[in-house]
Amino acid sequence: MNFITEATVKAVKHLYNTDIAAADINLQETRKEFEGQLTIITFPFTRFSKKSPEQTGTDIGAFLQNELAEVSGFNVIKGFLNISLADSYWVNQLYTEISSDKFAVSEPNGKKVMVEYSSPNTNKPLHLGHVRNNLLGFSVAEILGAAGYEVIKANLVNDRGIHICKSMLAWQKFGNGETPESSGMKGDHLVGKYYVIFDQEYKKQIEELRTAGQTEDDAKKNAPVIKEAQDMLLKWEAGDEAVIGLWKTMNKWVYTGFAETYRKMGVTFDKFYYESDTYLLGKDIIEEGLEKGVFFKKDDGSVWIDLTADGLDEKLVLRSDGTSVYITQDMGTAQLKYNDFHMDKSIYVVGNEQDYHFKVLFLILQKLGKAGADGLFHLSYGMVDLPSGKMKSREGTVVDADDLMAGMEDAAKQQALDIGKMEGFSETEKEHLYHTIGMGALKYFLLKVDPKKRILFNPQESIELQGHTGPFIQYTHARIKSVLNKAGFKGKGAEGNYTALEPAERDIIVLLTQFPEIIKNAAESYSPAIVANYVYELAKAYNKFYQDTPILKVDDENVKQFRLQLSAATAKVINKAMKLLGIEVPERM
RNA sequence: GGUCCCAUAGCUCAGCUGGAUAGAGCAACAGAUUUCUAAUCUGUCGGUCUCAGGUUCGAAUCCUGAUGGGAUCACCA
Repeated sequence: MNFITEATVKAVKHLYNTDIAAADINLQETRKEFEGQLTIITFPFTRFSKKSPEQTGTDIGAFLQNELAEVSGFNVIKGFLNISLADSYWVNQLYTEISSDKFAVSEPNGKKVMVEYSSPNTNKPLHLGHVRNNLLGFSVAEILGAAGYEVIKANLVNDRGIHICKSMLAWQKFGNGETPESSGMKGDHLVGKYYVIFDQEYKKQIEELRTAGQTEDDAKKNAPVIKEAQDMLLKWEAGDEAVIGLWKTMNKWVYTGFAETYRKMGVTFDKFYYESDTYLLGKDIIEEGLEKGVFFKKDDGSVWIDLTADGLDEKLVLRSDGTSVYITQDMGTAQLKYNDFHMDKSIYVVGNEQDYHFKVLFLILQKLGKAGADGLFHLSYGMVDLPSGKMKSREGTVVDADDLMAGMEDAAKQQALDIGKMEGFSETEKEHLYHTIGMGALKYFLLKVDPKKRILFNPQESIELQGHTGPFIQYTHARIKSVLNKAGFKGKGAEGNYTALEPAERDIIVLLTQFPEIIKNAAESYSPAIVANYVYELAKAYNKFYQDTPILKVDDENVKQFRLQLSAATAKVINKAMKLLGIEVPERM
């Protein structure tokens, strides 16, 4: 809508002899209850027009109508100048801009961005919280790609540490050689089972020690199983063959399980990092920081950074025994990633309980003057909680990712069978459709909400399939496809002479023209929710149009062709927008 | 205690860098199918935008403070 703002600048210059910047013009969509599609707010102009807002609007409106062929009319209400653009303009937009192959396709901007997400621990299966993380990360990566970035999707796997030793130890003690094959369990679930068993055993031993008179803290330290697990970790670090062998075996089980979950979820990665490779990194950066005076050493040999001037605390970056802490490792990994890809931006998709950690990490890297430090961003999202409280893997109070996805498919199946429109589908088509709809519902449910907000998930009230949901949008797409197929509509139709648009038609075109801007906004704010809410508006507008406007049943061939073109363009944008959310749209449902 | 995030209809959420009478979905109620897919559409009901100040022509939006909820402040990861 540049030409409107440009002409308005001209109008202000001509009428009031004042220079204003295009950015000073407040141009917005006209509210539905008024006539017009674009609105300019005239209050700010009254300062130099020295006239009432109404008169100012009228003056500018008249100028614009006179100046621009596209402007077919205007009205002024209070200080709002509502501009109507000619139907011919909107029809032309549909046939040229929107129907072009280049529509909403950004030129590569020459910039690289890494999106790190998922980042699972290999001691337990993925749960609902991970699902939000994965869907967010994948979608943000898609959106950045659509906005012109070269995107690297990275997964930093936390494959070592005390938590993995716990699973390993419990398996050794109580597993009796159980394997995914022998038990028929998915590998990650099998390993997760032993993580829970460890915790039960641990708790039992703590209880025993306490009844024997120890304090809770002592009991926690002295329980035999925790000592054994710590022992195992030391052996792992020393490269003990038996421990490493078990570790590799059990991790492999987990990876096979994860691969299956990722496939179902529809997320992918370009690059895997493993903490077993990176956990020793970062010590050279400690040296560097000491030399630069960013860090300081205390008498006991521990290394710190003082962030009190930045409103934070003093933070330990290296233990007195010279070993790394979490943040040391993360500094090293950041360096490693940058060396690998030299990306301009690096997005960490991690829950908001680590807000403080990333604030500190980024600040340190900036103070060290690290390349790429300015492009770091923590995409922080709220936890997914259950009505019963926080999810805890150890206690088994989690909504398992695999169970959840299977449950969604079941719900989709049940719904489809209730409606009873599955005839003409083969068995494999049916299965695929249930999966598409179930996942569509789940993904949309988690992505339509602003990432910052925490989600309260109630398993009893299953995720909706009607209303503001993924399936609603999928259904709209299927509907359009059905019409297009019946008409034998292929690609771009001949441009008709249709110039008397129905309001519903105009609304759709206006929405379609906004798509490129939506992608841009979503990319800048790393928010799939913007895309999700947009595509819902579009689907709603189309359904309204569909309900009371005949497409195939009109006699006038020009009108029919136009409506088919409009439908095809809508289907395309729905498809594309849903793809940015990682959601498939079916041809029929 | 310090810091950060959140608070909008009974429930789940939109509301972009301040703009018109604060919008959707669900739930409840009433309607629409001889018509291209009714997983749809239309209507009714539902609000002191947590509270109190401030900024200004104008505040759900920006600022300050309070209240409520969550997170975090380990020589854990």
